[in-house]
Amino acid sequence: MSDTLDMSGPSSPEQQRANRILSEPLRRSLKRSHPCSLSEYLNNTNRLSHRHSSSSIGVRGLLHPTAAQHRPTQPRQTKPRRAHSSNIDLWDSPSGLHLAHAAELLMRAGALTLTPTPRDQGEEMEGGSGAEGDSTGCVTDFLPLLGCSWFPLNPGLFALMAGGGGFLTSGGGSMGIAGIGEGVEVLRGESSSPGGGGAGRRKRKRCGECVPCRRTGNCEECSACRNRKTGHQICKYRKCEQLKKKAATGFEMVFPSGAAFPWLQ
DNA sequence: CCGAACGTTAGG
DNA sequence: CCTAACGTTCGG
Repeated sequence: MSDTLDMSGPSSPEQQRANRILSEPLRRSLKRSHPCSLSEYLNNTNRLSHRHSSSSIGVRGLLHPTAAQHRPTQPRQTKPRRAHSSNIDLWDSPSGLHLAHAAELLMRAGALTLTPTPRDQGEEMEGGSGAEGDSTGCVTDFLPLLGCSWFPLNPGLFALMAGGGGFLTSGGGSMGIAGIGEGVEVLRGESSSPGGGGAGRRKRKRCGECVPCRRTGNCEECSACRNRKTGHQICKYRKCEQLKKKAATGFEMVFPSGAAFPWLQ
């Protein structure tokens, strides 16, 4: 009577399933961490700087993409099925697009001067390829690039870009910017416009760490499971907590001090 | 506002 | 090519 007490047991079949599912191993695909796109960015940037040895058109050309790059504000359909990978593609990446926009804004404001120095082209980013790793490394890796004379991005802009791509804030985003100014408004408007947000439409990935992500096997009973054929959705109990939140397209976080750019003060 | 359906992307 | 699943749209 008392020794085999089942501790009130799972109060519902759902909990039973949950317990069973939780004991299952993590899926292989989730164990593989999402590659840090910034490392790719750095590598690509090096390659770009070689290819576009004629300096200024490198960035300028990218800032004014071809018609194919400019996704029309049409609702749907006309979009090419798959964006083929190319060098220019990195500017269409979640972070890259913002980078391009940010750079253009700076150019318009006269803050960005495209004056590459021989040092920029000759100096390989050895440190970048060697020190890449976790997201923290990405930040430090990126600093040499920021420091180069033709791309005077400040940390604020960097965080601004990262917010759009989300690769810096994926862990819960403890840092962000609010009230940057007109520039941000422009960026926000373009990147989050429904249907037309190229970078914003890129799929996010499951964090692989939250409880739902760690589950394997579908419940086969929730609406998502039942409508798998038409719904194309993952089981409700496996839906990543991060993905449940709305994609971070804006920059809503504020520093505790309330300052938009603490580092500028 | 919520859920279903659909389009699309991404990995195998 | 196939499957899984995210993002967006639409209807209730």
